Amino acid sequence: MDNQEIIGKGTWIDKLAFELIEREKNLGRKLENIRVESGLGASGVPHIGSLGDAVRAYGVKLALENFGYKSELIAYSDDLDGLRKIPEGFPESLEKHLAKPVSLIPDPFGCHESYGMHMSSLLLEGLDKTGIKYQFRRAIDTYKQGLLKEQIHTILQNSTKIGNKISELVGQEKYQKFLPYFPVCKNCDRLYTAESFEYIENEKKVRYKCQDTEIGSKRITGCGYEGEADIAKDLGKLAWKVEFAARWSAFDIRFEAYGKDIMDSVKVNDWVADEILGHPHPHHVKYEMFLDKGGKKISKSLGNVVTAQKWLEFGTPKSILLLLYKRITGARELGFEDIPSLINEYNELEDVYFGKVKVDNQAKLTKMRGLYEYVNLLEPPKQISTHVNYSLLVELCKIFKDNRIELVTKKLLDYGVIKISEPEITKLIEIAGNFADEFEQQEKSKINLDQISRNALNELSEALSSDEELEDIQNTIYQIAKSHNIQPKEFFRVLYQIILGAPRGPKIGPFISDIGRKKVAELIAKQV
RNA sequence: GGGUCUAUGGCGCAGCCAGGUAGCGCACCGGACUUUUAAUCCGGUUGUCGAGGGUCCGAAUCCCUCUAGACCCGCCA
Repeated sequence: MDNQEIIGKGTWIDKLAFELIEREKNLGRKLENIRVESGLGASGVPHIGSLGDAVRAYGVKLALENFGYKSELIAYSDDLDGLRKIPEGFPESLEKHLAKPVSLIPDPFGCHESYGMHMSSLLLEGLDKTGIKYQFRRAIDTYKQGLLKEQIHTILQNSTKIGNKISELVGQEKYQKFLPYFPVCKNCDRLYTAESFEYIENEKKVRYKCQDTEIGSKRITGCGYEGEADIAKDLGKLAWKVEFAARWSAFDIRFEAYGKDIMDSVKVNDWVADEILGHPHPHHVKYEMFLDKGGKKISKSLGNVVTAQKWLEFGTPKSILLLLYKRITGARELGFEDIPSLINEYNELEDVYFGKVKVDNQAKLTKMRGLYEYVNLLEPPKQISTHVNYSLLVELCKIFKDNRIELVTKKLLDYGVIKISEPEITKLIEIAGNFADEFEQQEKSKINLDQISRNALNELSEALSSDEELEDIQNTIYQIAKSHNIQPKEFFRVLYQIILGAPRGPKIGPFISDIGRKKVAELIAKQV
């Protein structure tokens, strides 16, 4: 390993960017502006995996820039795709829009110009909040402006060859029969139902017929319309098996990551780009899908969606970036419960970066520092920040529900974890609080009180609510238990049940004075 | 049928993609502290890294074969 040279900042991102440049040099292409692309689905609720595609592409862009090249990220919304399924929690009224391009469907929530823009915006919001910069492009504009018309023309001219190749490469025979182009039916606005069967080369028009088709298990009825569509002027789109290739060629894309679910599609597109369009396909990296904790693929319809929005309620933007940049290979089961360890891991990286923690292995040190820099989008802070263990915050937030920020801050000061209250810490307390509220298991066992306990509790309640200063609450509790002949252990347990709803808790004396003696007195009185 | 990933102490996982003394959390054991709950702190135990072969001075890590599980594709996008 000693003779191994470290590339860039030592992460997989650098390695990838390095390979990309080597490849481009071999191809002899110009490198004045290296475009990387990320496709944004616009038909379903965007989850963290969709975000990952763009975030990682942006990482590659940063690595390229770090190597001294100019680069930009194109975020391309597939908003001419047809709606295939109504996502969980969306109104049934969408039924009548099935198979229509998502950018032609009204936003069911009324906040965006279309269904497609609603979905895209959710993803873009995630990107904005994590600090990812991009150039936004939409399929509908791309097609309307005829940006792909040359490529579409070439593809349709070669449709027989392509159809055969698709069959050979991935076993799909559909395109031996139909053209890989879906017009939007002039009569009913539907995509997919309009099957095109003939290309009139000199007019650049496809002839199609709108007929019944099956999407998933659903049958979509076509309207029977038969007509022609101008590939440069009328609305329509290429089939996915060839569309990437057209885009890569038209936009001169040099890098695009992809999830393993569209591996076949990429295989075909690479061939089309290379052999039909004469644009060597972009450099790729394949990533695994995120799975939920049960090992199921994250699916919008199952409602186990981990969205950026939801994540940011509980975690920092950096925790998302760390998740996505720390590695790319490997299937990963993902859930919100990973947030605490990611936040702590970020702090560890920061300690290493600022030399607070020593790492002996030089390659590892470089890699960790590099990862830290990428998580900060190559603009790392100048100074180390105050670290508070996230799990500790969550525990404290479970305990303090009222005046949370104030009380938790006070505790942190007591513990000596922080020296002064900072806005960043306050923000952390907020999200840790959200986390605590959302995921606290209610292990509220029933509190069965016998008469002896009641008497003891009454005495305690009175003692706490009196204005007299109690010298030592801890001691008082102990004394009361003893005088009523109750096992202290048992008495403490009952008190924790009443105050926290849990069988255990922090040392109870200081805890009661933190919450407020009178408040605890009331709580106890209510129980008795 | 095609493809990808995963397999590491009792449990959950990191380390693998750029080979260099196997690590973390939980659990467990011991100690400290607290007037005897709890919490906290300190210390400790736990492994033929799924099996087999290969490369190498050296393999959890790279290569090949196998086993088991998961997922994706074989509709469509």
